[in-house]
Amino acid sequence: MKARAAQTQRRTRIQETNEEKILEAALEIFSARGFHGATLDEVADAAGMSKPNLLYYFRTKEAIHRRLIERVLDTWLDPLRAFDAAGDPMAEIRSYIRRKIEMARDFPRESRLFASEVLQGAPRILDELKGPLKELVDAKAEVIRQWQRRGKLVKCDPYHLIFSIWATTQHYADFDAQIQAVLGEKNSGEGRFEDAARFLDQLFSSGLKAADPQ
Amino acid sequence: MKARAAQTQRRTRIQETNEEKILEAALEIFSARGFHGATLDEVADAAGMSKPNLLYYFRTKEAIHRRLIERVLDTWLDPLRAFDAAGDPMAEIRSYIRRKIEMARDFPRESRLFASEVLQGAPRILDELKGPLKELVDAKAEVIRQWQRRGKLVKCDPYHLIFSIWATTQHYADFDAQIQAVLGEKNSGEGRFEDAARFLDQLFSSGLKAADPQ
DNA sequence: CAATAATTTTACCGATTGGTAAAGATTGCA
DNA sequence: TGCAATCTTTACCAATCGGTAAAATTATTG
Repeated sequence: MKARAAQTQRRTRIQETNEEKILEAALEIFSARGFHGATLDEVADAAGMSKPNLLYYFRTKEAIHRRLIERVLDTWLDPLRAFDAAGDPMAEIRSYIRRKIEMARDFPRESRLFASEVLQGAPRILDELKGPLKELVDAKAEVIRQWQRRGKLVKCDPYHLIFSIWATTQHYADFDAQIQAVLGEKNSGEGRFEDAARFLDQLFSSGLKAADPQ
Repeated sequence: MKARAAQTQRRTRIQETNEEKILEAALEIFSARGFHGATLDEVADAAGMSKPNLLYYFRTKEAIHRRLIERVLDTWLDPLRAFDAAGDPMAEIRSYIRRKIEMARDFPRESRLFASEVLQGAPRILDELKGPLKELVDAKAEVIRQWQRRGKLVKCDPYHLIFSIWATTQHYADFDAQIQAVLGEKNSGEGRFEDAARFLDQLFSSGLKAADPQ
């Protein structure tokens, strides 16, 4: 017994709160500096503890990162899971876009952490992408195809439709520095997310409702 | 005289070819591992020279990165510069999208290098973004507004229109690992770029042609 | 062909970083 | 209360990394 921390089930309240503090700090640092750019000293400092103490809860830097990105990937896919075949296609899609924009606004660090990982070839989560993610997307693409077969949605590649929604929404978190630079200081509030939501709603609404021009 | 390498005008052919070899190698490594994740030993190795020899041509790691990203940012904006107020709005926009998709296909490393920098807050190029980039986008947004005022294009926020084009096209370079994981091995050729081009053309064509539903 | 300038190699170095050993402090519980 | 388990701190280390000094080599030029 006396198993090392984080191996057996969560035992003490100290463990739970300290692991949470570490993950919160690590999210802050990793998302801002990237995995390699972040140092454990920084993370430990942000978590309000010493580095050896941090390493008491997570044995390696990678272990922190792994736990962090697992959690992010999971919550990140919730909106897509909500995609309902029984619902109205345009309502489902518009609702999905709105949710994703809200997540970009409310959880930009999570988005950037994920983007940073994928950008470098997703070395630590490739299996997750090829497995659970692919299965979920395959299923939802089939839902979209059904809608299209029944004439309830304009025909188009369902995979690239999903990709375009991911791209346009996450862009506002991942490329925030560029967007704020271009829009200038006057737009420094959260207005850009409102404007983005309005624009994307318009683009996808009319873009997917209209008859296929091909 | 005897100025250090790369200070005065390009003198010898050796300098020119070696700097080119270094930049090519650095693009490969930096885009794959990020600035912090890349090491000078790796870059020097990929360039086929020793580290001190590499540092004879670029005094610091940052100097390499700076030169690299300056060049990328410049060529990256060429398609946007080609935006012509005199041309047909939809033709201009569709042509812009096609070019950007081609760049994502042909220059993914450049796209990723840029994305990696912006993702971390663009610490090394914020001035470039707030200056030249913003001015260019401002000018092109005004072109779009003119088209809209003359009834040649559906009304929408021109800035977010540009953002959505950047997002959807660069996504195919930056998130390639995810896209290939989702599409599976059968789609491992370059077909996904063709499919993406077709989808985006359809989305933006009908999405911008249709009457404003608001 | 000297001689001078440009390039490359060899041998290092100080700082940082992820991680460890082990003693000390605290907590939980019988 | 006392003891065992958990948690924290102090002191440290080996490896890596960006960068330098200076000698050795190659190219250029008068």
